[in-house]
Amino acid sequence: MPLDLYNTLNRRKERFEPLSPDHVGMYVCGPTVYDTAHIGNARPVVVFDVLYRLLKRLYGSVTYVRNITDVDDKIIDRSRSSGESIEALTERTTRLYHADMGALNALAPDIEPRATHHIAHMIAIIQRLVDEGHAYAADGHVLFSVPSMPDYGQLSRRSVDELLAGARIDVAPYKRDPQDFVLWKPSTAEMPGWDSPWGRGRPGWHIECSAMAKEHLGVTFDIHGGGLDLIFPHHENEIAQSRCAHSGAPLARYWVHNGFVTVEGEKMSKTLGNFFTVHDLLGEYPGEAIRLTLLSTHYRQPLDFTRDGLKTAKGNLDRWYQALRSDPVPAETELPFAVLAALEDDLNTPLAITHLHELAAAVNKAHTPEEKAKAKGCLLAAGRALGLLEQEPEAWFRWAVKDAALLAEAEIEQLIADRKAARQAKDFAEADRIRKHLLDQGIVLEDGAQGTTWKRG
RNA sequence: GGCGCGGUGGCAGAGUGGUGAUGCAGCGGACUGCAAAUCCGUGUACGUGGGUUCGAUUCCCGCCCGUGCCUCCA
Repeated sequence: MPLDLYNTLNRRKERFEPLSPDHVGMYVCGPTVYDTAHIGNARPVVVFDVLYRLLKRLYGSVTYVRNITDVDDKIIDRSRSSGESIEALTERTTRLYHADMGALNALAPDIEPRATHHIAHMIAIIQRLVDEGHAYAADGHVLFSVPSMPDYGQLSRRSVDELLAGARIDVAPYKRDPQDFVLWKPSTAEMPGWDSPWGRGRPGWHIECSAMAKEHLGVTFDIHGGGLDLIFPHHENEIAQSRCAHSGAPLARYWVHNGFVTVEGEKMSKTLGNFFTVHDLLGEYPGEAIRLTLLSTHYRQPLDFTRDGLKTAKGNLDRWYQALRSDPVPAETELPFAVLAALEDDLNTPLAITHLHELAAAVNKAHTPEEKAKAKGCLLAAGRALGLLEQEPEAWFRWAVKDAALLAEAEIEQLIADRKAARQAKDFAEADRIRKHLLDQGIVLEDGAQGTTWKRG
């Protein structure tokens, strides 16, 4: 079962071959915990969750590492402006992040290292870089010397000259070269800081990932993922640090990047007021609908996140759960080949989703109970491969918008019974009145061969 | 200025050198007391100008339009 992945390093789809035939190591850049996760933060989480599930299926053993950046100037700034302590802020934000991503059915990574727990490892790498002549101390900072690495810029395909031509760099006076970037910077007394050979300070952004990846996955590992925007400078600098500290050994063999998210055609921004947080969206739509929306576009394509898209995704899930509803109870079967093939082709989730539609149609068209059960099992397996259809169908149809005034289920059942009696007495006006009454409260009735079922619209 | 990505039917969104996915929306039909759900049928597409080819939406070149990154934004 070959897996092909688009490797940013070579800008083409490549056959994936792990370093070890029965184990895969994957590192994905995680959140800086200073604010609530927005829909753009959720895309890589969901995309790499699908990849994680697929890798586990194909190789059995996977070590998935996703870090928590809990030391950063944005955190310091936020703490200062809000008055909340850094520790409380990062703890609270991390908890919320876990809850939000869990609601999107994202599995927890195997290891979730925190930057503040790896300061010693960062210092060790920096020391090594200084010793090897790839970094230098200046004015309380330690900087990586970009000119010391002849093939710097391979991932982002930028030459040193091009970078200089960009010329939007605000050159700090202590830099030997404008491209040099910070590995360590000094902290004032009230800032978080750690003792180091260069004085009390804190790490630069890029070094965190180098240290945590090395610690948990080794010098060279299989897959490194993240958002497209991280290619430069973050991943480029990560590669520079790690390779120069490890005698030139490659960092990751496959670099996988997801595309950006826009909202209703606009780039997300707080001034435009189109900043959707996952937490808020979860009050309006089930997590699986948000997840499906994120998977409905290929991961490398730009994704325009819209309310219409959410509505469509919710409708698709209604259709699939409807197919799974009622007897016979589905039992997950083997993953249908077409779905597996779609996922193995560079994670073609939109194509996999079309197969889910076909599988749902097969359930509805099945003639015998045996056929139906088998078809349901296939649909379920296909959904689960995408991290969808993980709920009981009845629970899905009872989901309600947050804070809605809900009609009690017992009351709904009573009204359905009343309507049944009216229908049996051929009092259709009364039956329709009850149905309308329920519809006005968001309850949709469906009269089937096995009786009347209801769902929240 | 540099590096990069994309333009597919009313909408969303795959894919392919030659039988025009899939879903939503629309239309017609079956089923239903009427609906809903489901099933059956149905129309509309590949930014633009060249080139390669027996044949291009698919490969190559130009152009137009949109868009991302260029030191800490996923």
